[in-house]
Amino acid sequence: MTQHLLPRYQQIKHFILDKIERGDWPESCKVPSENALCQQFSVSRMTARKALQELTASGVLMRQQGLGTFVAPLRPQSSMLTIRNIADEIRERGSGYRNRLVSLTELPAPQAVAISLELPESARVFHSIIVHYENDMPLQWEERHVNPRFAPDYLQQDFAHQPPNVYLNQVAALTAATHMVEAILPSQTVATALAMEHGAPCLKITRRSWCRRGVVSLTRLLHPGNRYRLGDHLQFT
Amino acid sequence: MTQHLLPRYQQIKHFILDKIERGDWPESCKVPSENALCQQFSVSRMTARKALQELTASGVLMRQQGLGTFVAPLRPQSSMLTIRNIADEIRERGSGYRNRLVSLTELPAPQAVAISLELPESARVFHSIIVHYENDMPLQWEERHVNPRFAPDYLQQDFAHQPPNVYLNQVAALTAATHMVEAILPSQTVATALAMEHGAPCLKITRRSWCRRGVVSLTRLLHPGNRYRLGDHLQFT
DNA sequence: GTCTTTTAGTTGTATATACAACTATATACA
DNA sequence: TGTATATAGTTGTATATACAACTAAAAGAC
Repeated sequence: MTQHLLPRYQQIKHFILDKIERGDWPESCKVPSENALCQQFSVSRMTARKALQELTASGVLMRQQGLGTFVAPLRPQSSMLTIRNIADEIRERGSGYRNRLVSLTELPAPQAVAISLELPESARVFHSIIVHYENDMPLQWEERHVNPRFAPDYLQQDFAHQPPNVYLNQVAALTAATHMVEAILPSQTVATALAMEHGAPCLKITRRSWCRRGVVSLTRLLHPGNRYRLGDHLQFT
Repeated sequence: MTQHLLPRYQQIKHFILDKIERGDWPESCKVPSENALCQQFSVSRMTARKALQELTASGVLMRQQGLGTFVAPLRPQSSMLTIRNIADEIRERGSGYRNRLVSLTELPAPQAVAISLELPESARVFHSIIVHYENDMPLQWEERHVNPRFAPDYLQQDFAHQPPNVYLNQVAALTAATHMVEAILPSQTVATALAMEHGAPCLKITRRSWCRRGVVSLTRLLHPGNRYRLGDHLQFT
């Protein structure tokens, strides 16, 4: 009996996605040309081309005429809440950026954190608190719990010039994230650190970020309500 | 001299998009088959097919083998801040929904509103304020300025069972929207209407929504910070 | 050595063809 | 009438071919 087979262009797509998934073909890596895939898979050029085109349309690959096909950088599909480097964001506005490391330790995970990071209760996790400044005005309180499995050298990093998310993205490429946005009143500690007036509200973003093998970190971002807004653009088809 | 022409498959794409844009081919409308397009544009089937496939990949069309190609329903490309009907959202949670119409009038647009709606200053606009309840607990203060050009019968609507955005989407299909999220302290009026404790913060969403011909409405949504959160899921490719 | 031209390799566009897979309808048969 | 079958129309997959457009590097001219 003849077994059910995937179309050949689908097989080629899976072959390429598998290479990228395993890390064999990192970002910007050159992908075999149409003709190379023809020979390797014994298909016509149009079939190999279809695989490359569909992966390009879905944003996995990039192509340039005359040059070749390359692995595209990972990028969010949503326009909202892009995982951005706040240092870049501030510098793009032409403002000066600096940060202050408030705390960098290892501690047993509180119950809620352990659940979110999918770790056993009171497993040891890394914990950091950093305050980010725009022109000496505090703009963000970043409190982060990190799964040591994916970032074992977290405590040895220097976060003065490179915020944690840049480092984390290097050691464990982000594949997904969930966000929750709330309006809260800050604790006295946070209010002082962010130089907020008494009774002023905070915009709180809770982010849970994933790499392919699991939950990397749980982050709480607190911003002064009168100095920070979250923007978005929705495009309908 | 030979002028620069678009590729033929691009011309076919534009032809189809134009038909949809003008409303000639509404949602679920059948699109000419590959063979029909071949004859109409004097191209090979593969060329007509490429146009249909790209529009399918981008979500404009739907195809079913053996049946045909159809205009896909409009849908947001982003997973965040989907333009949802708050009535449905509340009912989906199994809670009871009702609303209270606070105000429904016509007034000269304040400067900021006129700019956002792209109208001359102090042009007359429609204005509504509605409070939405979940199980008799106020959850959202909706204040809306509407461009009369796109919704001339706005003042005659009954919003008791059908929130404004449903009506607006009927008379002027949404094509895009921008959002801004902030944390603020509510005015006394809003605080009372939302049954909030003194000094409690609000999550504020400002939405500017567009149809094809221009800006339809400007909306301010205020939620009690302790009873409302905004969720999102980001998927990377 | 420097500039220009050629060339090989790559992707982009387009045609022609063939058959497979699926859907709905029309037809033939019991 | 009801059921099975055939048929026309549609999209899906795949091949073979040709030429255009573009890139980078090699070859040639000065």
